[in-house]
Amino acid sequence: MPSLNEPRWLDPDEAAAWRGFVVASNLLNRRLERQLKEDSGLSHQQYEILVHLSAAPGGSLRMTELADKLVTSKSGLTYQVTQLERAGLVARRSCPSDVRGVIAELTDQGREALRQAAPGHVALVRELLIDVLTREQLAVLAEGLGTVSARLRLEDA
Amino acid sequence: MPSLNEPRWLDPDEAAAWRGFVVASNLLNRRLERQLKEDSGLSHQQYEILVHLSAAPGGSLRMTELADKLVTSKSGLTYQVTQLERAGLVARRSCPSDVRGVIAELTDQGREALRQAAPGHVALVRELLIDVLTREQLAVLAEGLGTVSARLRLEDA
DNA sequence: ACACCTTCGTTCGAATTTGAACAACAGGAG
DNA sequence: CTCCTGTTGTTCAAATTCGAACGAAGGTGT
Repeated sequence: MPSLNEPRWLDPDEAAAWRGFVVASNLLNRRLERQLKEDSGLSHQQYEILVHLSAAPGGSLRMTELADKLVTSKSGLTYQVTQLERAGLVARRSCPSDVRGVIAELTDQGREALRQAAPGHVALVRELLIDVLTREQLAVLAEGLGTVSARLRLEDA
Repeated sequence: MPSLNEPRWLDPDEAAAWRGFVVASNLLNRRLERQLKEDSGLSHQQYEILVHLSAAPGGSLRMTELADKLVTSKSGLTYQVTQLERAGLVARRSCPSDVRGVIAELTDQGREALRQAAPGHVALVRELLIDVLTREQLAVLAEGLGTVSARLRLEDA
């Protein structure tokens, strides 16, 4: 019988799920990174910044909100926004309601860059993940990982 | 009706699955990284190196095999193995059957480090992912992401 | 108005990652 | 044996990431 001090190791099914998650995540990131960089000169992170800004009202978000959505550190975001600003895809504005605040805003050029990069990216996500799975698998993935994410978000706060 | 030139965008369900995957992956990595570093002084990558070596016959693997299992670049592995070697957890040997080959081998100290780090890591993986999902969700995850990984592996070769 | 604690975004140094270039070797076709 | 092509692991410069420390400002209770 299992010792009370001994941790509960992962059984084969659990290990397969965990390993599958880690491996798929790494492989996907590598592949998408390569495609985006070659095809649009953008990193995945930069692409996601453009996506979130584009989806936000006014094409703009405060730095902290953006960092939350991206699941990245504040300093990491500062760096990437600076890069995008140099490239002319994003502009920094000051926040009216908070002197400390900085608002990142998508420029017209940024919108254009996103419009140009999106099709290839989405097509690859489809080819590598979405179209490989059945409708049921996708639903389970969405719900399960949604729960996982929600729990993790709570722990931060 | 949808244009033939227009890419097939992700519908809400598909987008939810994709976003859930990206967010959960990032949050999990962040959390595990923090726990491992604080608790054992190891990065997730270093921990995984120890795990794969430990699981291999003789506690040793060639650099390239290891890089494949880890889904990382060759140069990245060289760096990390050097770090682990300095820490005394891994040793480099030359490969008998191939003069170019380098074999990374787990030291006794490395085994001990893994034995000490594993329980906390596994417990957190359980708490954040495994125990949050049902048995069915885990099964779907394992099979679906297994397929995705397999496909991605093939593309590399 | 005052102190107190939190939040905001940036800066800094250290650690890590990557792809390209490289030298050395393996393996097979001729 | 001799080319020729592919592999192996490392080095290198460049890019990116993170956490801690920071100055500046918000917000609250008294």
